Amino acid sequence: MSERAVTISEVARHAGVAVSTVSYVLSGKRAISADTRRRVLDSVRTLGYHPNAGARALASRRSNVIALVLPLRVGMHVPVLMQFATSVVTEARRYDHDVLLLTADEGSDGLRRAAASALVDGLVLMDVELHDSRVPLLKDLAEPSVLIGFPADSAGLTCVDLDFARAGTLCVEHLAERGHREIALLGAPSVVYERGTGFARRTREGFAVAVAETGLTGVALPCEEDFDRVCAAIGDLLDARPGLSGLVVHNEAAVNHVLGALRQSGRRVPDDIAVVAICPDDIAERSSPPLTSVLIPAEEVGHQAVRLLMEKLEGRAVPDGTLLQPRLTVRAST
Amino acid sequence: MSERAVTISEVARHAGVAVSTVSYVLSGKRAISADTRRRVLDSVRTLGYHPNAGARALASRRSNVIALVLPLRVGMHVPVLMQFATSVVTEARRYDHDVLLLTADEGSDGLRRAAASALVDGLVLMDVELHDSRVPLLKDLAEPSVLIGFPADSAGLTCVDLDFARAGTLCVEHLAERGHREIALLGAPSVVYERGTGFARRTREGFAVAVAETGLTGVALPCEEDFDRVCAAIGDLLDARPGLSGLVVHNEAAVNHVLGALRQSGRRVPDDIAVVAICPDDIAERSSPPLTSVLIPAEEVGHQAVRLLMEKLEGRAVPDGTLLQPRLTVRAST
DNA sequence: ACCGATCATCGAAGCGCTTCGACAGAGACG
DNA sequence: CGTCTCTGTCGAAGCGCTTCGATGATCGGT
Repeated sequence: MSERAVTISEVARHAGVAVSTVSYVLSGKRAISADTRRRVLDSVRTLGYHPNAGARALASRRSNVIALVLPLRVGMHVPVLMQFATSVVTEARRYDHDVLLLTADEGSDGLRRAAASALVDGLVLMDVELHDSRVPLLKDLAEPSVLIGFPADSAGLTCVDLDFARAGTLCVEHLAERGHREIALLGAPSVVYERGTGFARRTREGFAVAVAETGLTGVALPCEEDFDRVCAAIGDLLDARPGLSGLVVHNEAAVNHVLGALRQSGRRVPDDIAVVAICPDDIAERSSPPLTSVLIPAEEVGHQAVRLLMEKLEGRAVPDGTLLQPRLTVRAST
Repeated sequence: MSERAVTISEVARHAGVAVSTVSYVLSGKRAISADTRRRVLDSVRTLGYHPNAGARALASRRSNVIALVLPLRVGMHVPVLMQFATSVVTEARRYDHDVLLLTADEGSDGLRRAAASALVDGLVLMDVELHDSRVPLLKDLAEPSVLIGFPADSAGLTCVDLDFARAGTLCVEHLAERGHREIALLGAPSVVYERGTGFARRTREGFAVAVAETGLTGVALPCEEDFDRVCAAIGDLLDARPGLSGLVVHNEAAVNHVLGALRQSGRRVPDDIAVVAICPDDIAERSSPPLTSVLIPAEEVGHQAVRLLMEKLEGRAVPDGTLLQPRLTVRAST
């Protein structure tokens, strides 16, 4: 156990300057002579000084902490969430900020508490639904926020997301180029659509539009995540549409079950049926065969969200909506 | 955007009492008459007062924030991590604390920074390795900490974990009871063993001890997480040990691939080969067939970790090591 | 040699809260 | 009726930092 923490006034005494001078050296907000700066920084290092976060927050009205609000419900694919979370933390550290973890089950109260107590300077919300109860609160809060995902009424909000509609379109176009005429989309579990989660619907819409434009035939179905129901769904689908030769899977948890079901039904991938997934690269690479996939750029989304939030914290204007372009990687499954 | 935040002195004025009285009402640290308390609480509600976190931390030397240090490396099964994380957040909120998210890739510096700046009152570290570089620092820090997992030298530290050795033993005993004589353990990817991660090794040891004690024959193998290598490993294993009839799988990411590989090789579960998994219930339930499994009680581990940390924050003594007992649920796979 | 800029530094006033010691008023007790 | 002990409340002193305005010192321009 170590003793009481070093304070700025001890640093000042040690360096033979005023407290305010130390502060200005550390913040860079006023010009300081090279000589003084060096002396102060030496003292900081010698004494092992770390500014007290509470005092800093109180005096500067900035906590240098942002809130990350994670959804923790069923039907979310957790590894992707985690990628978002880590990229948010990493990027926040680059801006000298820390991340406070809030879970969505505290609801709006949690957000209000964190914001009103000046615990955080800003908020990043993940997995925003089309009709999200937290959205009105957000508009009301003094603290800036960035949403990952788009609510129905995004006016006045800053939102970032992968362009899922485009992702759906890309998959269809890729299958069309490969000569497939009859295709299907296996999406999220139906509860996710019912909840009105934006990304699931937008993919489906992109799929539908592209199917129409390319003149293919295609159906979009929800997809549960246990092996037996995936098997059943695939069985029904293949029975109902014997001409089906292409599959788009937008469900990280189910994608391996889909491959298992196809194997079991004797269909070879890609010879009998081609599969494109919308999922992280590591899942696509670990499957057998490795899947042609559209990557969800979790890292970039997180980075962008933090970058936008920092801009807003500096008082700069930022675009309302940022859509990140998906990229399709061809692997062995198409 | 709302206006400046309400302060305690505005509440005091509104209620017609001194600032300190408001503080005592809110903290309960001194007796306050029922009448005064009511008036103050009314004012708090009317004005929408939220104490400023920075000011509170500065004056009380307590931030009411704990750090959660998450590993974010390969080979960790992320959904389990996430369960830990949410249970930590949930439980911390019960004690009126918030959670600051730190990633292990900032290393010891991150811990030191958060602790030295009084950003956090205490730390919860996840996925501690046998020889973890952060352990010495932790012993040196004034802030109390709790580890999830056991390092080699846990003297003076507070550690919580599932009793993985017992989990390994349970699986073996279950298979022995079912009459299996020749079994195998498929564990984590080999890189995890090389890193010296405790839980993987402890399971293997529990497995080995139980195999010896029950007089079975058994091998323990690492297990990679892509389908093709799982298939190959299973193929080799079945060739090498034709009498093998029981499998313990301690690898959440690979367990479905294992089932796929068995299906593909024509083995039926449980008729030809029985499978016990050490994994969360939801994975076990979604597999086909649903797996007999030993549950990792992520929620309880997180709760315990926070509870222990809170005890330490109050200055109370706590046990050095807490092992949570695993529970085996029988399903269709054995 | 003088004036106004410019630069580097200082001192002091808070930021909003907790907590300590002080102190009236009310009972209890002899 | 004086003294002692509680109770409930208050005022003020910080907690460690940022930031504003002030103050010398330095310097180029005239």
